Amino acid sequence: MAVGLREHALDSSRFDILEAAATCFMERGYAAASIDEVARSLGATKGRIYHHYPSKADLFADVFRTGMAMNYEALAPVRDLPGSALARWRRMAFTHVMQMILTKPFQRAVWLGVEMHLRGATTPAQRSVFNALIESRTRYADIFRGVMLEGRAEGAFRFANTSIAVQLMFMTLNSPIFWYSPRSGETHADIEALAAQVVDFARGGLASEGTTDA
Amino acid sequence: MAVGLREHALDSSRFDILEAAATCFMERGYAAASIDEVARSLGATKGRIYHHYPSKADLFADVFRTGMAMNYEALAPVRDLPGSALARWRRMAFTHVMQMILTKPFQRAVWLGVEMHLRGATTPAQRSVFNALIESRTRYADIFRGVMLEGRAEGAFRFANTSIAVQLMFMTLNSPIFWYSPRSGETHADIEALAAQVVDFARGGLASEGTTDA
DNA sequence: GGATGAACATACTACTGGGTATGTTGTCAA
DNA sequence: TTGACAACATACCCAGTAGTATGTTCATCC
Repeated sequence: MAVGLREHALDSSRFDILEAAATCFMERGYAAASIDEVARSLGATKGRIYHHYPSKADLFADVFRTGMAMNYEALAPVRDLPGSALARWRRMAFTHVMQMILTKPFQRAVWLGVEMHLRGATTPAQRSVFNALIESRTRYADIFRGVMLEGRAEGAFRFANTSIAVQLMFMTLNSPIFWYSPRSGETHADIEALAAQVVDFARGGLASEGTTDA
Repeated sequence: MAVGLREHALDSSRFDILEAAATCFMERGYAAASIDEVARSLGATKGRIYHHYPSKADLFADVFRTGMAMNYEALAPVRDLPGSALARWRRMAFTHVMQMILTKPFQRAVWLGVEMHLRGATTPAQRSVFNALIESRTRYADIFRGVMLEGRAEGAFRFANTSIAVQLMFMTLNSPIFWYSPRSGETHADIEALAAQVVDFARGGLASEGTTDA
């Protein structure tokens, strides 16, 4: 999509594989998605994929990496704009949600990767590669964490436990990767309205005071 | 746990299988979890499982069904108590979150089942069984939907699109099945405090007005 | 224009895992 | 006591799949 992605998706053939793989991983999950199926969806055979990737795990890792690269690229233009912490958070959150919707297959792969890492479903050899990807994702989350803390200092947010708040916020912002599916005749404005409602929910969640009323 | 579950988990041997299966499905996902592994974690072999269940899909369906049965049972005592819609919603949501935490393996299986259904990863034969389970889960969600609409009429909630609001709320309330893990020395009060923060986040999300400020 | 290598396809191996067929053990009723 | 059946264990079959080894084609460069 942008030039920066060429760093990992050197040629278009590799990127076609990445897109097909992301879709298959999304539709079947990591274990059930087969290399043959990815190849079939490309009108090709395994040979093509194993020519570019040494293993299924490496292919998946590249999908993960590409997904995170897309997120960083999308966030870059908005993360250091001026304004209140709340205004900055809102722009970042909106950008993130739009990213979840527009690159859903890749983001589902990122989700799968985090899940796999949490349950330790990786071989020791792949562990180091995975750790770097997870760390990339953690740093991305920390960007939001910083703005959230500023927002709390400003009085815009009122969450108690920061780690839980980060979890809940990303759970909300990421949720379209599970329930969003494009409608026929849907305009870009429709998608933006949808993303806005998601952002509003997350904002209300972060701003909610504790249980003080009945 | 309660007598009502005996309807589906007739004897303790079956329930042991269910618990082991739920844990394996949680740790590996549906496809990667093997019947042999479930049996191994019980100190048994496949024979025991295939004596009670005709197929892997049927075993999974029973885990799903048991998880939903647990949810209905937990919700029953609190769903028709008096009070404002907000107060009733809060009790229901809190109960739900506690349920997610305390029966996590089963709830992860329910999540997996919904995901599999959404991407159509079921054979036509299993489809009818699955449809009944999904419908059970939809009716459960509709209980919450009703209280949410009452709460909006009362002015406690301000969400725009109801379906999206239900999605976002359940995403928040269910999220502990992904990030919660018991700490050593954790008390029941600790868990309740954690659940309370989740409920507060969801409440704030449902109460958040739209983007009217900068 | 021939060699070389990238970019695949084809054919094959090894292994895992769902499912089945059959054997074994304990229990309980007649 | 014995037959019958539940509750498993054991042994086996077979389809699917990750990975490999090798063949084929086409462009490019000397």
